Amino acid sequence: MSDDVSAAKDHAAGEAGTGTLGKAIAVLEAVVNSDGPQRFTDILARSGQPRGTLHRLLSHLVEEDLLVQRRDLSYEPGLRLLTLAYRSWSGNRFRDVAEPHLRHLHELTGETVHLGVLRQAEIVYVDKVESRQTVRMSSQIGKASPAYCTGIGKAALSLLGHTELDEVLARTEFHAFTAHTHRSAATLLAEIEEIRREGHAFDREEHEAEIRCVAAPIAVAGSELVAGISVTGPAYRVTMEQLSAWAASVRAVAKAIGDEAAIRLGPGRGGP
Amino acid sequence: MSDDVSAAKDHAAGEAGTGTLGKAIAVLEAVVNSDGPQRFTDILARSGQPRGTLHRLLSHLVEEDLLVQRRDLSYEPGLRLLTLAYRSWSGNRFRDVAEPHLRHLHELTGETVHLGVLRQAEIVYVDKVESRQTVRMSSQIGKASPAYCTGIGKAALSLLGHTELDEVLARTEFHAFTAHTHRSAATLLAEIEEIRREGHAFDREEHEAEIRCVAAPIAVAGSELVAGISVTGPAYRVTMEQLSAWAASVRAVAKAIGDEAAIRLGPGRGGP
DNA sequence: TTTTGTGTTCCATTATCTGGAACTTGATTT
DNA sequence: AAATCAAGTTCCAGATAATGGAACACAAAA
Repeated sequence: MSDDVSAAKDHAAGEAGTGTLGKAIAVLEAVVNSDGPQRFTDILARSGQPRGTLHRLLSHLVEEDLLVQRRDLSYEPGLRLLTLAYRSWSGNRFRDVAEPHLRHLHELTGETVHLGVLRQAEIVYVDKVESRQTVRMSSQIGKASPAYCTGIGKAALSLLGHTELDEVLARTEFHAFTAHTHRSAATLLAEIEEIRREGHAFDREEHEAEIRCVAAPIAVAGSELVAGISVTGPAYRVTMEQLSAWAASVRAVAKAIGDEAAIRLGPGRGGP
Repeated sequence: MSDDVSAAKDHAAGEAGTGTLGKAIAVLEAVVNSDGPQRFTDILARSGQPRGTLHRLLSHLVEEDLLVQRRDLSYEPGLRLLTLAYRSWSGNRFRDVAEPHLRHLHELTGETVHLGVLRQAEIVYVDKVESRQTVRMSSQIGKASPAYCTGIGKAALSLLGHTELDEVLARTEFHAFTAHTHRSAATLLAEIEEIRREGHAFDREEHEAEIRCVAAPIAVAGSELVAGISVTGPAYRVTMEQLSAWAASVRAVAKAIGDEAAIRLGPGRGGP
């Protein structure tokens, strides 16, 4: 499992995957990633599967309650997905190790703290401790954001070796979310160099306007898990100076999580 | 789709499901529902699949990143499940309609408010607005609890017709979580009668000791969706009198959600 | 009535899954 | 060192389930 070159294949939408299961999951994802209920024809176009095949695939997904068919025949995500995810989230040992540390960091800063894990070229948020002052939507746990424009993402990338980093960059499309988003690998690589030296990364409103954060990478000894934590706040309340002042604490907490995880997670994979 | 008698088959652990996909999901669920990383042999015993078959099934699940294989060869849930669930949660229109109402109810009571949807004989929590005073673990979104011993569950059951209710009861195993948990269908049915008259249900420390709630069912016109909301609090802080005082508000908010959902969700299924 | 658009069903073909058995690999014991 | 055991992996002929083009129903629009 040292060379996942071949395993790290495509997950792009509409692409068929591993035999039958892959096709089914690709269809499921197509429905889940749309915003409304999807009619048969919509999915037919999006998935590229032949009619007969798609129809059977959908019936199976409905039978498994991964999808639900409404009375108007359109398809929506079913509840089973949520239940599966809840179980896998609440049984996640890495998250469990990190949680008290996240709380501590939250106490210290008063702002929202995130825990994210690198997956391909994306950061998946795995836990979150809300800002006291926030009134906004709850948990974005499970949300995936591009690594190149998020604090945790860039911090995580700074841990990668040459080959792995190149692979990520090859998959990255530099979409300009804001005026400050990196537009090319060149500037990103320069910043990653700096992050390696400093031990922490900033998000200077690169993913969302008016949102900043400081992040630090988490390395778990004896595991190929790459993760990170961040302290996030709105630009009007959190200055860059403030973030810099927090950086040392963020680094310290990240290290503490990594150390504890190395012990408690055993020598397995330390998996997400 | 009026008679889901045949569709409402087994989801029990270890049971194979629909052809290939069903088997794969059954194996996935077996791993997800265990607490630690599972070795091949563990899963072999739990799933009842033959060695060769199971091995291929697991490889496929790993290739799809629904599972991850650690260095010590054991299997854990992969991140893809979390991402899929996030997307399906954040795109859930019913939840979206309900959210502001939940907030309102939370403002009113100061205690935790839940939104749950009935699925088979269980309530799946779909949203939650935290108590101001809580310091406990965040979102149990996606958690499934038995219907017969939760406020929302009993409220939801009170909306069902004879046949449907009987089906649920047939699937229900009356486990005594606390001293107050219903121990048989008889007492439960009696209470459901009362809930039908009153329009709201209580959880008198039936699922968890020291935890009480008031709940009201949500019916969405033109949809077979059955759901409910509740206000929950610790027994030391929330008396039964207090809950009774809140009941009218809970009913009102439930009605408001149902009405708005009927309009905004269209005549489809009003999906989960 | 004809036409167009959707969703569903059929069924011969074939690819994929099936699963018992043989084969590694590594640790533990004799 | 050899033997034993346990855990995981691979193999392959046979059975099964997936495939997908085409025909079919049904409704709404022309």
